[in-house]
Amino acid sequence: MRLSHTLVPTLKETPAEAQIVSHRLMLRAGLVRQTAAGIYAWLPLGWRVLQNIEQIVREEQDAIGAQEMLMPTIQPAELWRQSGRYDAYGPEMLRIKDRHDRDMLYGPTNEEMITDIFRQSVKSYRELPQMLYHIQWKFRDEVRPRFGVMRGREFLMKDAYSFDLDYASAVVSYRRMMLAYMRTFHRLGVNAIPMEAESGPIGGNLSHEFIILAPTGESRVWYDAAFERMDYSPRAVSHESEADLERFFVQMTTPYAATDEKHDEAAWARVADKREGRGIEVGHIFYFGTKYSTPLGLAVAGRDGAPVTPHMGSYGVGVSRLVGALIEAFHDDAGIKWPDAVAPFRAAILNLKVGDANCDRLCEDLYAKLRGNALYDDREERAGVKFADADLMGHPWQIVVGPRGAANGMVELKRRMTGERQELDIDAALARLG
RNA sequence: CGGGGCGUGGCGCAGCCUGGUAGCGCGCGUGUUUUGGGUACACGAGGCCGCCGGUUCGAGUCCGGCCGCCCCGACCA
Repeated sequence: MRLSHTLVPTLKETPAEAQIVSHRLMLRAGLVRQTAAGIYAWLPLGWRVLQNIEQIVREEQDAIGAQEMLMPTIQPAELWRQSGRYDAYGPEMLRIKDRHDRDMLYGPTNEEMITDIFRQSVKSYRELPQMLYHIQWKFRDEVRPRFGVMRGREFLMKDAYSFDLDYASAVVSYRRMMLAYMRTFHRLGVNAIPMEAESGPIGGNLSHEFIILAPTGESRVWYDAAFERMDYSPRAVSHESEADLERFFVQMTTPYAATDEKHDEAAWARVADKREGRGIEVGHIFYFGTKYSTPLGLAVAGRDGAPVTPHMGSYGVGVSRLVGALIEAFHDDAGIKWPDAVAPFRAAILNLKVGDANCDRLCEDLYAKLRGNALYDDREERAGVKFADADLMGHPWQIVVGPRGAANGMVELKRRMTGERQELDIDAALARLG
């Protein structure tokens, strides 16, 4: 895209409402605009990041055999009355009425709905296990939205649901999903650590939350450095091997890891290689047995023909929250430092002198060769403005094209994450970008 | 939901106490200037002063009500 005709309203000053760094930078870099408390519009740059994250999440779900689908945002209250959660959920649930005065709601999650859909068509044990997911907007009417998209009321979430014949099988599904999560966060460029968690309002007793490390994270975390050395690539762990999954699960849950609430000084004292930091919860997985299948009447015929109530689990990733969380993890005083995997553009081309024949020619050449992967700053702005905006937007690479170098076909390549720069000719620069 | 704060051009703010022609910086437009880290100067455009009502000759300013947003706490992907 050419920046001169792209809606990327960068701000020199921080809007008063933004407090934490990711929120400030998302506003300043022109990623989002707030529409109401906890509700945001995603502008072109932010939307690209969100989609990149979503795609990585999707690919790792697909990789373990989960099936993608899409459930609606609006749900009938009736379903929630069957599970008993219509009354239990409280004012966090946004309740609305349609024109026929029927009670509806904007879904905060989809256990009831998926269970209902599943029970309508799955009738035999032969069809289990199954894992389904969707990536959909949710709404939770938080009393106090804050931290920008990290604690919004409307948010994009990947939620998956597993259906198994019995507990043993459900545990395998659970572990498989944990594996997908570790791979997902690894691809996003962050360290994520699974920590045993309270099961919360969704219920159940096998539950982990995934904390990514960020210096400005909301809670303190203590963990064993063993987590930094683990390999859960497909080569090391097969999602189809129960033995692999068990070994993986033990590996992930044995070393010490805890947030404030569960930190245990005695156990911590026995950890040899200690790591402390701060973290942000970006995912949560639960096994909850027949909590929904029983009240909603989900049952399949077992081998002997008698009905069996499937065991379920649900697995969430806060996709929109991750945008904020990643910025918390990757930024400096000048702005965002996107990890390569999620950056809105791989590179920014900074034309320091629009109108200069050499600069224009070189930039156009680069822009064409990088296809859709570059944001071309073709604005008639001063160099300083372009540098500042590029740093703020956080493109992994900046290709600086100025009249001095351009005359000799040279450009300066800057790596945002490390700050390192080098003078290269066009081909070398492109090669470096990969 | 308890406690606190704030709503004034796009952004950041002053003006309100003590009513009397709506200001500043940034940004935006034009021109000159500058030309590798947010250049300088000049001119210019842009405002239901959150909304409704009241007091007053006169309300951004005083009074009442409402709405919105932010922060701390309790709660959460």
